[in-house]
Amino acid sequence: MGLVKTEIFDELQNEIALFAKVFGHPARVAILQQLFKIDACYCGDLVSEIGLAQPTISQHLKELKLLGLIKGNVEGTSVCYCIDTENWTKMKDTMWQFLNQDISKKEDCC
Amino acid sequence: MGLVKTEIFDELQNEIALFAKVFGHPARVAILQQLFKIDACYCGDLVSEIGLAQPTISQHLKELKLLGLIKGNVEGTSVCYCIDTENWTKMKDTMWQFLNQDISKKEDCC
DNA sequence: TCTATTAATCGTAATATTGCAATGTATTAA
DNA sequence: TTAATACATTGCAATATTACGATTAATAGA
Repeated sequence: MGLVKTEIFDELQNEIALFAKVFGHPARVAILQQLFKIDACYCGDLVSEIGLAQPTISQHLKELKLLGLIKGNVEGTSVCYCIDTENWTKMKDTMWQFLNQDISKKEDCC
Repeated sequence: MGLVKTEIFDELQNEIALFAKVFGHPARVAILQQLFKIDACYCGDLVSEIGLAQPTISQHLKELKLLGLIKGNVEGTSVCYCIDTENWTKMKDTMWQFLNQDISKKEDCC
């Protein structure tokens, strides 16, 4: 095993889990915070800002890019990364619907 | 390796990652949705609702409980689970601050 | 062209996660 | 007391993730 049974869950459940999983590592959280803080960010800046090796950062960037949350643009020998605002907003809506399920009518029943 | 370097990140980054990680599996998403949908939920109901074995569901419930997001109460031979509304609200605030970082002033720079 | 710079990719070791059969534990009912 | 029920725990196999050294690829400048 060690293999998620994706097929028994619906699309939304899998989508939420995929987004959440990418936020489930502090390095990726840190990368995203940095991309929000400064407008454009070079891969090398992230390597020195966060204390992980370059291949490791590169790998985390790849996962964020795969989900469409960031974009990368080659500028000479560097690569400039930034938030993909459109996709970020879509993701935010999905996650918010999950996080903000109506809690008001609930008592702590147990 | 295979070991997250927690110590190089700050408390907030690690906290966000921990919450996100628990949402990073569709079974846990499904469990939480179910707990929101019906007010009280017995472990056995979750096992039949979601299609995973009882020990597997039990394990996922344990992780949610460890983070304080759900509570479990023994009732006879059953255990009734529900959302811990207070902790859920706190978690929601933390995650929202991360998801809702100001995007308005950003152009897609790259 | 040659060299330096930057970042992606490959390969791999260490560790974590997922899922479940088997078993243990606690409670209820007979 | 015994049997049944509902869950938790244990142990383990399969797979995934994390991290990084070594290498490769692409571009810029001399």
